[in-house]
Amino acid sequence: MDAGGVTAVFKYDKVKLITPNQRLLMTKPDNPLQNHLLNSLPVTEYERLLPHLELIEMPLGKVIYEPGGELNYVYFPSTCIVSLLYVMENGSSAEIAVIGDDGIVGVALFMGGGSMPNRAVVQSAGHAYRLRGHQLMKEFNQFGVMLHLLLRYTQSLITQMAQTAVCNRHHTVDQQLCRWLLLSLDRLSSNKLSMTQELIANMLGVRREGVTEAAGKLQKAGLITYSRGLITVLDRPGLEQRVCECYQVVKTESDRLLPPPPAY
Amino acid sequence: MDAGGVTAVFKYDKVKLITPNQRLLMTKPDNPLQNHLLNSLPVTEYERLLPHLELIEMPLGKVIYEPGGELNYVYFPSTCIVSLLYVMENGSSAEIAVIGDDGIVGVALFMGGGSMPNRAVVQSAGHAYRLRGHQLMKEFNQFGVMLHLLLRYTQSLITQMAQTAVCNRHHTVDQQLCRWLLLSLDRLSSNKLSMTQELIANMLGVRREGVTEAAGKLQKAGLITYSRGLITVLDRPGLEQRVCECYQVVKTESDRLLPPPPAY
DNA sequence: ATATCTCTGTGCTTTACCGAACAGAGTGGA
DNA sequence: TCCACTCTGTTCGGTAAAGCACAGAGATAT
Repeated sequence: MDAGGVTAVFKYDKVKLITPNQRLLMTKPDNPLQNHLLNSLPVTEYERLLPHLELIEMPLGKVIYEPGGELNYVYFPSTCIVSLLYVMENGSSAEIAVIGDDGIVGVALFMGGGSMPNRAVVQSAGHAYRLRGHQLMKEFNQFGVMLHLLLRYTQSLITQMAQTAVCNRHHTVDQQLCRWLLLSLDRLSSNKLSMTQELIANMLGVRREGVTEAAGKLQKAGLITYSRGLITVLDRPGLEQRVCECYQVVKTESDRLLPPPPAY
Repeated sequence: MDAGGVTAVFKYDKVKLITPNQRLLMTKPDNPLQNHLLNSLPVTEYERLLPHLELIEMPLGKVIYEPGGELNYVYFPSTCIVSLLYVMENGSSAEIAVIGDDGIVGVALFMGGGSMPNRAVVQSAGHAYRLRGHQLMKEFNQFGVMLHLLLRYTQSLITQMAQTAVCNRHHTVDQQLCRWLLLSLDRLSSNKLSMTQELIANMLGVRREGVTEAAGKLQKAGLITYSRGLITVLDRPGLEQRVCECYQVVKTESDRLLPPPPAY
């Protein structure tokens, strides 16, 4: 299952001599090694991990893992977004958290459970760095920077889940759509999202028509344009004005827990 | 703030010679050292921690920590239940997770964040073991059993939060009340819950009247009796039949992650 | 160029829940 | 014993969202 989407393998000798400094100066397409967790590692740890990282393609809809499934690999998204979602017995679903270049897919591995009762699926196509589970654990068990980074990231993930629960309880579809757009936008570096309303509805756990209606309002207000699976955000501040407090809580907390890597 | 509720201090020399084996044979009122995490520790770790544990009273409504507040202490509930809940700007609230004798209050400490953007409040009065934060960290940083136990517990907490999000999205108040009752019951060893409908409403993030109605149905069905803040569960299987899948997901996962301590 | 499919937009009815207002029942204090 | 208070039960609109049905617009294939 995991071998499916591999298209390009990141060659070690190609980047071996690139220092973190140089990396930061590069643009994304030329050097896609853009994952905040990886970039936050000190050089020693970073270079220890590098030979084991594979850059792989993450096509839209690809299932990274299923409930209870084994975690042979973990993924560090760079240009893709991965959703954790729970699919109910009756088929309806709800998003629990979204993971982008700020995080890692597969926290259950180092948390000790090995699996989680939900599904991880690519919500926005792009690339990610794949690492064998046991390689991550080797690094984790050094009880060094990696451990602390991963735990802090997990805490920010916890905050996101908690806030999702709150938001699902108290806020309107309109507000939730804004939150969802902003969270997704933060994890891409673009103002465009390739996403049908149907898919968004699955994420938010609402009807597709509900998304149509909410998106229609945003469109009328001139905040976004929507066209057959492509959302363009025109007025981000406008979205931030309409969103519920949940977005800011999640954002503030993840900024606090995971400050940008030092520009050494 | 933390010093407020202290009524009894667990004296080290009183229990020094009690083996885990003996502990297990004792009944709760005589020996309230009943927290699964603590009991799952090997004797060495257990005895290392023991002198630093204080048994303190946890009165209903006591706030253990506020959003962003410092974690000077962590708490291992024994006979009390603690709710994590988020209080919104407009004053309404929603429960994120519930912690009983299966867990620890204050995971943010060892996860590295130091605080969380939500409140922890005693939902059902009882007792808990209090431990200074730095003592826990000392043990955590041994990178031994304690670390792995705490991380596994945190993962089960994550599952609970995720499922709360799902449940808030898709299930009726009736179902959520059943889930809430069962989760609470599992964390007490009694069929009685001391809890007003008003409080339950705050936890579930619904109106008090909604709880009245849902509880009324359960009462008519003969599953519970309700009287001025005291719920008695008469037919637990009946509740399990009405509850949504969320309860089983959380229960199964926490049983998987935290098997009962070996009966040595 | 035509047929087909996907995606988006709209219009119903029904339902669950909210908000507010109020009544009675049990409890505890003066 | 009476009063005040807390807790529970009930009622009556109002509203957000679900469920269902369908129409049109844009893409894709043959």
